[in-house]
Amino acid sequence: MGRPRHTLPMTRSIDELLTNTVACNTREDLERKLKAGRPLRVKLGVDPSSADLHIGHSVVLRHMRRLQDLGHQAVFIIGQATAMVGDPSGKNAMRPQLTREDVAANAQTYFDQARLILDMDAVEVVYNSSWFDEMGFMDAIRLGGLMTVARMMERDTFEKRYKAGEAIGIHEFFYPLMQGRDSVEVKADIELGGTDQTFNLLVGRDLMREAGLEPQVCLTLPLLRGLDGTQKMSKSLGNAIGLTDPPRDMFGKAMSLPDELMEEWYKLVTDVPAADAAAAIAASPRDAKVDLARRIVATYHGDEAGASAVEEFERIFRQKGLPDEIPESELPGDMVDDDGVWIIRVLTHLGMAASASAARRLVKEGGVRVDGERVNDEQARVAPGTESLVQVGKRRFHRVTVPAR
RNA sequence: GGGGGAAUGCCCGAGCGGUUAAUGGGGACGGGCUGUAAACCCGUUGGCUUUGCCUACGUAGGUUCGAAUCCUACUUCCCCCA
Repeated sequence: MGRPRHTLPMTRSIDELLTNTVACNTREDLERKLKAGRPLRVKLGVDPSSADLHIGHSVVLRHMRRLQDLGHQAVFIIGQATAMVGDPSGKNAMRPQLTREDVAANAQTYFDQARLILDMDAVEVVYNSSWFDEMGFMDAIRLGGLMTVARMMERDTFEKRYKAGEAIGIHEFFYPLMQGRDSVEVKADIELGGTDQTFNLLVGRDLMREAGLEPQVCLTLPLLRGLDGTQKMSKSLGNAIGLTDPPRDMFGKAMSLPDELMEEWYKLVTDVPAADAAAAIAASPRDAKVDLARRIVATYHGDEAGASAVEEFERIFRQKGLPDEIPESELPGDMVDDDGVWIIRVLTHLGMAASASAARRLVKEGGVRVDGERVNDEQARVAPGTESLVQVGKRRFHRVTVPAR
């Protein structure tokens, strides 16, 4: 990670700064700031209420890395204060205030993951509670006076929710204002965010101007669509690849990506030039996806892990072989009687089925194998004094020892 | 302050006194097929050692032979008027 810093001219190419960006407000401002020749302060807000990063987050982080490599200063705002409001772009209830300890712990987890992409040692970290805690009610009123309802309602999520008859809390109006205030406090030159942040970022420009500062440049990046192929990647939607997912999972999930998204993913999560990616996809969609998946694993787990993930995947799915690591466990003796253990019990005990009913269904559907043999009888038992390989579906394996009586 | 609506299974959403664990999507899971955990096709999707039993339609009661469906109260949410 420790690349030499300040070796590239900060002004090298404005186009490089704009790689993958959807919008830049405004290009003129950006050019002017670059001309000054000083490192620019690049702000990124961190939501400390959840700390699990996925490769959707990596789009913005990768961009931050590019800016770091050009010699600019990354500034992370830990949104301790904003976390209690909750970004209106998501779900909307008032969230409980996180304790200082929670926030610190989540921030640390965030950094540990962001380190996979960024040079974290060179990042300036600021908690926005350090100024919001000092603000009184009157200050908040004054802040509120800088915005109008009409402008606030321009924001499409508010507009949609309002028209749909959904509740909008007054406090939610403060979220963009608070985020904008952060920009004033840290004197941001650039703020990065996904396209869903556009409104919030622009409020920062207004508030900076209001405070007599040069407005920040807002760079928005595309939202990576998740594994379902439609919605933006998000952990709660279950369509995400986590930065800390184990290699096998990362690879498999990437392989389940709909073909149509390959080009987009190549562009946003790898460094492969667009033309090369397009050519590879055209030549062989399957090979291109294997390559994409391998690159993703390699980015977070190293080249070796990438290579072995490919190998393992081929083995399991093309040759119907076994994975490298299979969890093993031994059933407690009191589960065993003379005939062994009922297969349904085995499955639920190992967590391979959510309930006995679910286990029965799996058997009925032909999804259960013991030592490679399909189990068709719901009453089947696993004999005592044996070690068996239990398999559910194509990719869940467990080696289980049934003790003798 | 007044008036009107709504709360259903993981999610969305039908049902509006009487087959029925409750139509239909989505998701998830299983099977088939394959170029992959893509696409496509088929199936499953409350619990329980399951020819049956139990628990379910915001909460608590009530009416009824019988309620998710009717009544009352409560809770939460939304809309309109002021």
